[in-house]
Amino acid sequence: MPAEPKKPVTLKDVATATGVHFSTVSRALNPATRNLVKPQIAARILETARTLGYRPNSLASSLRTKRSGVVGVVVPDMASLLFPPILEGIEHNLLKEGYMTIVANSANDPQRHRLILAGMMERQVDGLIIASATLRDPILDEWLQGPAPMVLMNRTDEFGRAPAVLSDDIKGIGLAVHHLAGLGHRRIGHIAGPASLSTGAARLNGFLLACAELSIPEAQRPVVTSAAFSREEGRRACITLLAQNPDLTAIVAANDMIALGCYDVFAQQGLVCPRDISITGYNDSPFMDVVSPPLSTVRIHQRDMGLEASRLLLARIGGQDMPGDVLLRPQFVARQSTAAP
Amino acid sequence: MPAEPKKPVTLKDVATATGVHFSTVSRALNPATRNLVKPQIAARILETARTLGYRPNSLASSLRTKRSGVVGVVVPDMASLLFPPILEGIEHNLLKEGYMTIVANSANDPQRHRLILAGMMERQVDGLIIASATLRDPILDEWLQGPAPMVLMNRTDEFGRAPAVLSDDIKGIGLAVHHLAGLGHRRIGHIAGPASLSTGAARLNGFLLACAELSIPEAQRPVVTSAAFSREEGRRACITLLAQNPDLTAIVAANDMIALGCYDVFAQQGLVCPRDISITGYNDSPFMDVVSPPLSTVRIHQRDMGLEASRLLLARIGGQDMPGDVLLRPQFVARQSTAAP
DNA sequence: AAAATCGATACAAACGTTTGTAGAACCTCA
DNA sequence: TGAGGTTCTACAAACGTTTGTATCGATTTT
Repeated sequence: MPAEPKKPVTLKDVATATGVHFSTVSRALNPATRNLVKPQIAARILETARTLGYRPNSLASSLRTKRSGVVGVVVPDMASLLFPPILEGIEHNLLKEGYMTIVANSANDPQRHRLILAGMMERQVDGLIIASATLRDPILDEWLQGPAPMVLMNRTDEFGRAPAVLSDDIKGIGLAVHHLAGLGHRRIGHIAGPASLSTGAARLNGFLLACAELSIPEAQRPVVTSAAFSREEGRRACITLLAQNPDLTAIVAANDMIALGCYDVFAQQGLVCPRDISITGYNDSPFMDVVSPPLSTVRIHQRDMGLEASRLLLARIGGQDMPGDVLLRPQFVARQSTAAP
Repeated sequence: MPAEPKKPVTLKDVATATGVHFSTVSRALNPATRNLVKPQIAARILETARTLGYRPNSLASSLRTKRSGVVGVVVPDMASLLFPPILEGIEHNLLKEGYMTIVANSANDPQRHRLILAGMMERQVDGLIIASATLRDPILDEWLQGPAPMVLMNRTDEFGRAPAVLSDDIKGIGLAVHHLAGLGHRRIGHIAGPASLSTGAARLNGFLLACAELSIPEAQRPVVTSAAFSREEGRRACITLLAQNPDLTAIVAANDMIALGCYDVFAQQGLVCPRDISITGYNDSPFMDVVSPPLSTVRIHQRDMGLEASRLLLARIGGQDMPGDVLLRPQFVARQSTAAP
């Protein structure tokens, strides 16, 4: 019966209990150095360590080895539908390799962002995954030269100063626009995300590009920018867009939340989707298949994004410097929010 | 221009740069001990620390002080709709107090759960919030006597061995049953969650209790147990329930995911909700107002649960031992998935 | 038989802090 | 002037590891 003692058991405790020096215990307990100690003794050490309930103290070992076995992940909004599957993927990959994950929520607040990064660096994280970058992010500068490798996720910065794992937003929005055009739409509005975020900017570019390809005249592809990737701001932007362009037959929203905001406006203005107006989202967030009407959207494999980001980070921690970014292929999912005009 | 040096700056570095002993630097940098050093010198120290870009090493300080400033949070499913807002609340409260949060996903896998707890304890977390407890959880035993205070969240264990923050499930399900009864339903089925989880068990009890209060005969309140709180398992359970009780007019699902699984079955069997059958969920997960039909459900304030759990934990870390659990008051939200039979 | 080699273990330093204590300088006051 | 205080700073130990080096038998080599 291993009654847990008040004072934690240390290497020295199991050393004296076994009658050897504690450095020997250290080697015996570490599989990589176990061969340096006589098998007989090693066995005795393992045994007493077990009965004493020895637990290594990572702080001490990290202090010595300079590797904490912890990585930091910063997301802009932990409670959004987008990030949980991503986080799950990250945590899955990292735990497998023996790392644990500190998660923090920047809430798009620069001061908080700073605080978080400082806290993570003080805690000597071995690496960072940042999903909260803005296009021109002064906060990144402060740590790019730091000892912890960094990878960006979902959003990148203007100069690609760190490797990033991204959805191919330009292509993705293109899929949506072409889908709508294929249904016969020629008056398509875009509700863009904030221009300060790479996702907002890239999707806007993708929209304009696709419209150009399809020779949709400028007057028939109005754009309104939403102040945030949120349902509320999507609502506001949609009201503006519809007021200025009553003849629109379709809307390409920069993400699913904005699309849901549009749903609210449709309901309020008595517009039936897709009969009166079509709309597409972006991300294929969980449960977009069960909203009413089920949302046609651009799927990005969120868990894969997390897996990929953590894989990239682990590689960088291991010293392999990956050049360039990872672009995840998006995929259009047609549901019932789009129909012929 | 604070060019980041290759070797991190330590107390000693700023000490020699200022011409004082490094212990003096330590005191000067710590607001609590700054009064021990002459203001003039303290100012000089702060200044050189700033220009050198000094960053404290938490590992070293934690090793000495035995407080890591990190707490661990274990959830059963990070990607579910339920936990992200809870996590956000926890992280919010903890960061405010200077703690950072290690999050891990047990995926309901005992072995993984063990690994996670061991990893967190090795990293000397100051406390633990466990949302992944089962009713009889041997894993908890291993750490209950440990140095890190623990609070349970969402689920509790059979004996209440640690303080818990819970939704009042019995009352909550009661609200749903009474709502349905008020609409005239007298044949109400329950799809229960796993009996090994306190949420599954408590909600089943609440259901039976409420039916007893309303004198609904046993034959008219059938129960089927879902193997998990998931849409897929909810689907399976619903098929069974409907097959065995074709005359049911309402279903009380143990949570929203199970209810969504029922939606799938309804669609498949041509049942129109709420015309042919009513259904209630539990949790009021995000976006349950936008599914079709909008789901009537029992709301629990998820962020509050996180806030409360972290508050409780901080109190315990601070040495105040809270007796008893926190029961959050649930609230019924009537939407369009329920109507008179 | 002395020297060289080797395997196993003990010793000690280091990682970067915090904090108790010793000591030095200065002041106060009789 | 010198005893007794105050302030401030330096010294040193400790936290629990990892890891380079020294030591010490035992074995092998010449």
